[in-house]
Amino acid sequence: MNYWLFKSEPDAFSIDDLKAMKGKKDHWDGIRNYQARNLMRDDMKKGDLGFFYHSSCKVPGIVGIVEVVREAYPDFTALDPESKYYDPKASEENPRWVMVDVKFKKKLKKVLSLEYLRTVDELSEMLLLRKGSRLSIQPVMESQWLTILELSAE
DNA sequence: GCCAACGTTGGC
DNA sequence: GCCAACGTTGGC
Repeated sequence: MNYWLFKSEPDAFSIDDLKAMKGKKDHWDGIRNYQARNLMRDDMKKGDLGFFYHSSCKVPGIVGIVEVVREAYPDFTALDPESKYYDPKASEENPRWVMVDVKFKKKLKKVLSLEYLRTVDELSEMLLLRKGSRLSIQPVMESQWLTILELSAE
């Protein structure tokens, strides 16, 4: 069982958009970074849980929890010339990019903002909080996961 | 909108 | 395989 953090720009896709799908699975497409791809392809398992993080917005932070319901498979948006995620180097034989399916688990009662998370001692090692950290799929340590769950319950 | 920090591309 | 140039991310 692994824990993750999924970044999304709420203007493009927010926790409310996922919630509105009422538990229906959604594919997490558009990941175009090798490190993030490899994490999804190699380490992300069905049943894993992840934080839903809002980036590039007024109050960046953790806003909810999702569950991985399908392991990595080819990201078909890479093959679609109409898609903004189209990659001419991807093909049926060599899809290059993968995606997973997730479903909505819960929305936190309050946003755990990036600003706030930075003040929590137990999270000082968290990848998200490192300078220059841009990875859109991040592994989260179990201790960090539990700490954040506790903070979200307060 | 700025810009630091990364990641990727492509010429050599 | 190096590295300059370019593109992107994402906080502020």
